[in-house]
Amino acid sequence: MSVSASRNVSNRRIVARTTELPEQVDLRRARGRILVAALHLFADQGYGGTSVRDICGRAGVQPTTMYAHFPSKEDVLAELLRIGHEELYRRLRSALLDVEPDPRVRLEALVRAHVHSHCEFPMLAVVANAELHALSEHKSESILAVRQQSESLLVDVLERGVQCGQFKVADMLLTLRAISAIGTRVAFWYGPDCGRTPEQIADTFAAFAASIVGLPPRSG
Amino acid sequence: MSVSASRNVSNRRIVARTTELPEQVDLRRARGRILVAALHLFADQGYGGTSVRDICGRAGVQPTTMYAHFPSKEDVLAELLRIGHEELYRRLRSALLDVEPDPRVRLEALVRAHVHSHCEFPMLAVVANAELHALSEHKSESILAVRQQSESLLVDVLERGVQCGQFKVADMLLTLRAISAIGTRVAFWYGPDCGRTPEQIADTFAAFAASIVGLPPRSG
DNA sequence: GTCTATAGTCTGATAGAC
DNA sequence: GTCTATCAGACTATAGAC
Repeated sequence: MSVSASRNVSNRRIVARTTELPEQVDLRRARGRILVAALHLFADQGYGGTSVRDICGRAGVQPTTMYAHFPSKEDVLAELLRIGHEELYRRLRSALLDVEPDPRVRLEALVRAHVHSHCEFPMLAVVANAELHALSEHKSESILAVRQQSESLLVDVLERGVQCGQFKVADMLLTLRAISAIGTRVAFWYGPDCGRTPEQIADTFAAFAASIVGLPPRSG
Repeated sequence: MSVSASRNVSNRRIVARTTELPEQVDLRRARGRILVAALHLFADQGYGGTSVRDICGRAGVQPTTMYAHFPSKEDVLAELLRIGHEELYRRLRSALLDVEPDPRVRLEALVRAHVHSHCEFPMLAVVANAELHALSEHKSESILAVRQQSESLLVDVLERGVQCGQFKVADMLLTLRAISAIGTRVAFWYGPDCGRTPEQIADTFAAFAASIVGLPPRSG
């Protein structure tokens, strides 16, 4: 597939249409339908651009039903952000448990898990990244803590690689920001029609991360 | 400066407070004050989270005055998006004109210009990247065309580097997405207190881009 | 160009029946 | 848990004076 054919020429900020939620959410029940509807609309239109009636209309319930499950519209967002951040952290940590303690292998595992998570749950990732600001400071505290934990996983791997003399990292913060950015943006442009499988993207971006920390390309 | 000390632990989606606009905007006139006020608020709260009263209150004018200068709130956003996208394109193209036609030099020049533009006008970049979806499809057409032009500058440099045998690019789209992502995200985390100058960030990220396309580190 | 005042609609959230 | 009906306030945008 050519480059231009798969470039996003719409003004939508997310390409994918996948609305699935990672946790066991019963779509036959009102709570689950509300969460999925809100996820879709927040990803598409933003929190401020989505009304309670929009959410309830899409979920097929009345506003009263939403308020029976969530104290406010803001709490619906908070729940989505919690699910999104915790799912990513769970996957990143799990990826590290699955592999040997070699820094290169661990770096690649983190990047691959990041990519796979964002390809599988793009809307959740977009909302997590683009709508956190809509939450009050108090309600965002616990979510920010999870984000910090996820970031620390990458920092730890980078620092270990430097200690071993395996990585060349001149600036830890900038290296962290660059590698995170590559993975984060996947959620915004990935779609089933982009011509690449999540596996291919994960492979490629893991190699990019390795090259950023000064590793030579893998043979083969 | 340590990594943790400069990591953003607030839920704000932009760290910087710089609201300057690149074009000659007269802040003594209502139109300019409205644009700057809207830029600040859209960056902070999003388009949907900002009311006309918010904008006018911050600009020190009445809503009627805003409607004398712009047909609607949406047109204020459209003007900011136009300014932001055109300024970035202007800088990217200008960066290419300033350097010799060597692919490595041109790739580094593009990344450096991207970084500098986002450090200088972070709010404009955040709004351009995060609020385009709030625009109607019709009004976003011309803006998307400018974005496509900017992207094409990078694609052309990458393709030239591959033709010369200087770059190793296995997947053009993924390389484009990765290098763009690194620069784009700068607008969200850069602040004067991050402990790095725009020059340092530009140097580092230009080197990352070079390593992504398979170039060896510059000597020295 | 800027103001006061307001139209008409939509907003988040709630009362109370079942 | 879900409904109908509705509150009080905020919303975008406009009318008309100066």
